[in-house]
Amino acid sequence: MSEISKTYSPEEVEKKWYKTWEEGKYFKPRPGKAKEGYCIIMPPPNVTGRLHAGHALDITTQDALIRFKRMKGFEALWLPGMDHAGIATQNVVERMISKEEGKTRHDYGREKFIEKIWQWKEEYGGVIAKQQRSMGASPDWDYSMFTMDKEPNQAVRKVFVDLFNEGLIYQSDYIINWDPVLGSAISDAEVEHVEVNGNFYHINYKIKDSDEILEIATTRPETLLGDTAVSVHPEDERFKHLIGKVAIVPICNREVPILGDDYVDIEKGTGCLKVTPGHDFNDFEIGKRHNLPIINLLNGDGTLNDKGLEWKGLTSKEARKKIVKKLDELGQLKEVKPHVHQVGHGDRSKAVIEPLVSKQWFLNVQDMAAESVKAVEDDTTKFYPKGWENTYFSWLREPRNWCISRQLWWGHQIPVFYCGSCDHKWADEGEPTTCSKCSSSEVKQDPDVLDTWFSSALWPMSTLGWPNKELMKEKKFDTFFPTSVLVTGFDIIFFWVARMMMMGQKFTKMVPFKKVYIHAIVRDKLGRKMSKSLDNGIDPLDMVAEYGADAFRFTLAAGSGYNRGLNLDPERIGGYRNFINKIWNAYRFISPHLENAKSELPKELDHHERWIIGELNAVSKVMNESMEEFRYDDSCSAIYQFVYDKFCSWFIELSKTTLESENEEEKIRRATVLKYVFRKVVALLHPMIPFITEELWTFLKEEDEPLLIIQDYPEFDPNIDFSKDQEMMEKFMETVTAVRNLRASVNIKPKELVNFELFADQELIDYYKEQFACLSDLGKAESPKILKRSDAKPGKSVMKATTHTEVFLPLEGVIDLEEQIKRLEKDLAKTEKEFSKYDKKLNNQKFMDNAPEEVRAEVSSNAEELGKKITAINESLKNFKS
RNA sequence: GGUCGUGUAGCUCAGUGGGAGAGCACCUCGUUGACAUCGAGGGGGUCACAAGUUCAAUCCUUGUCACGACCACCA
Repeated sequence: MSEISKTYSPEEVEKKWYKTWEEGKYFKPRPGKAKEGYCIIMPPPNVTGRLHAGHALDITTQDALIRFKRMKGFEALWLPGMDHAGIATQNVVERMISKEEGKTRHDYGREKFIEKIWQWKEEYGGVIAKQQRSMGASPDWDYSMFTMDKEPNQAVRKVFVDLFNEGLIYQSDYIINWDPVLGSAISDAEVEHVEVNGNFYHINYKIKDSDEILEIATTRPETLLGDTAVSVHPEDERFKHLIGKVAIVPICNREVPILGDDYVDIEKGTGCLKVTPGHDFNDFEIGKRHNLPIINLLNGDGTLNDKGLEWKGLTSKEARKKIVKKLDELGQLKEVKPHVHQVGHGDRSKAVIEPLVSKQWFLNVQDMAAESVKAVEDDTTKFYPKGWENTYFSWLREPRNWCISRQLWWGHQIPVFYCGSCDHKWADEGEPTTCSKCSSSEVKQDPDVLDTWFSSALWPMSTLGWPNKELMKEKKFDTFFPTSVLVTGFDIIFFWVARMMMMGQKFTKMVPFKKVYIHAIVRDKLGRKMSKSLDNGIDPLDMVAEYGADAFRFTLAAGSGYNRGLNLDPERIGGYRNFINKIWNAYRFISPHLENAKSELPKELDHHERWIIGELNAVSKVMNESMEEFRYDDSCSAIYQFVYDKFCSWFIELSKTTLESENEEEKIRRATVLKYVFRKVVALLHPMIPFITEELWTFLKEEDEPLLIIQDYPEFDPNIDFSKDQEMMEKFMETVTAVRNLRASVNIKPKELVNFELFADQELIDYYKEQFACLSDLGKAESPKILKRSDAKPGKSVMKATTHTEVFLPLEGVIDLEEQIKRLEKDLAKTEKEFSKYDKKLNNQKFMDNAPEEVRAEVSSNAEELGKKITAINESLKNFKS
């Protein structure tokens, strides 16, 4: 088997297997022994997107799950897709035509522009789907869908029309978040509040027929042109006598009422509030309560309109300066105080959001939200980690109606139609050309498109064919819905998770997913967010090229559990690359012996074989349980330890003698066990590191066995009980370690043979004698002596005690006595400290009275064992010193 | 302002009402025998601080400090 290279080279292996899997349709769901569907809907990345570290984590966690379930015999479907990302995509194409042709979208016109976007999508979009393959993602690509495809569009129309007819979708003049850069309304969820250093402008408002003055503090003085009232708290002793009088708005000299309203906070600002219902959410509410007129000051691009007087055409930021100056000139600017406050910005455009009143489409989510809260409260849908429920609840318990219309071109156009001749307005799933009431052909569709998240909210349903009955059958809706788990980041719990829940429940009467696993956000090794400005981004494709996809995946999985952040350090990937290579080389060691191996595990096993089988069984249990709970960190550390420490460092080392012995029967049996365990190991590891395990499987599988990707996942066997072997093996390893420790302490070369002496109780003496060959081998000894504790200790020697065995290493040369005494004394002090902890407890009557029996038993047995160790060290020290 | 979370080894982070852990980094020794992407060893922590509950607290409770994320109507 000399053709196996000394180091594992991922590149060709990854290409080869991905091709084999994909072409062999191995990612297709196939009914298995679990007789149950298992489905994960992939959060669709933006069509403009490129693979980043967050996606890599997305892929790793979902792919590990789907591979795990596939091997467990579930009919497993991982459903991929792509999001049309309304604003982002429109921006990309607008920039392109501006750069290449010097044109705007208006030069194209709506229809042509949309065609242009589709062209762009075909040509450049969806690079990410190719990149996902390099991570080893195993979704069923045949299920792939784009949010602007015909099927999702049909779902969008159906849902819209139903909600419209039910009166839940309505059009209203309401105060909304206006993004002046996009020239569109956006939803509350899309507004980010950013801390900004601004000013408090204190402005004096005159009062009609009075010498009194009301001092008002505001951060947005330019909005005073839209003031239609001034308000104070009705109980405010300072001002309540003014309620009912008339204030005069500076500059425009509008006469407005002075109101009393509970909303006003006496402590805040000057305790006196200017009311601008057209441009402030709260003022809008106050305005409604008091029937105030609404004045709109702004154009769609954020500049002032006619109501802006001489400042018409300026942006609000520019106008602010000039108006403040004007106020100063008028002597009505009392003072300007620096003020730090939170200002809403568009999460896409980063522009300052201008609240304004506009006619938009809204979805009334009140009842739906209540249902979705209930589903999580009663665990129909469970969050992992559970804490994220709070985030979900906080959004849904006080929901605000969702502004769903956007003044963009790229997206699902709102299926509402207007008749030009009879004013009829209706929602329609089709493309009506005549009015449904008067049959006039003057029909126009609403120009707005829907919020991207509207179609995303239907994603688990629409990708599985809903609402088309035939398609649903074809796509096995009933098998896969409700889907098993949604894997995503916490940043889109409101945007996406909550809305899918609402829509899913509303239209299917079912939750769209049974579990929600919220994974960490990937950050750099210092815990900072990856960003272009910091240039600390980690490109997954680079990592795959440098370390291999498996190493990268294992690193991400090992860092994933219930944590919020995953700090990714490329050095760690290097560490796990070594682990991958270790597995490769473990196989290289085993491979020459495989031809002797039988395919069935023999009934009679020796001690070490029972031990490794017992350990394998234990790790299988951990793997199965932790994967079920999304504790990838536990899975990874368990299998890493098993492979590295137990299997490689001990079992393979112990096997070397056996495999080279003359005893054919033993050799065959050991080869069989090695093969058996290794087969299980690659299966256990496959969900995390699919490529190398599939490659190694070709050498380990029987001829008629299929690929590893659809092999059975190793299960825990409760009937296996090799605990006695495991217990003895622990002691064996401790003793060998003690020998190595002693050798190191006197600088004996690893190859040099020594003769150590072990002193123990009868049971261990028998055991050591049985393990004589292995002890000699791993301790590099000619013929170690195994003696009773009471037997005479060697004279010139170094020693180390464990709780069960005293290890002596007799030496002929010069011993640095001082150093050995120091070493023993240190060990003694440590052991005594530990002992005293237990001893104190045993002498504490209260402990003896109150602690449970098993705790007392453990403490006293620990004390006893440590006592033995202390006695042994003391004796030795006495000898050394004399 | 509200909510949630975090504080454990140099770094990144697990963990448990009863013996402080891992990986990486570091130090020493070694290595043409599966693996230099390796081996054998080693050093290193007042488990943020304080009080309380308990026979027993790193773990539970309360408070303090520090940090972070998210939410919240820009007076």
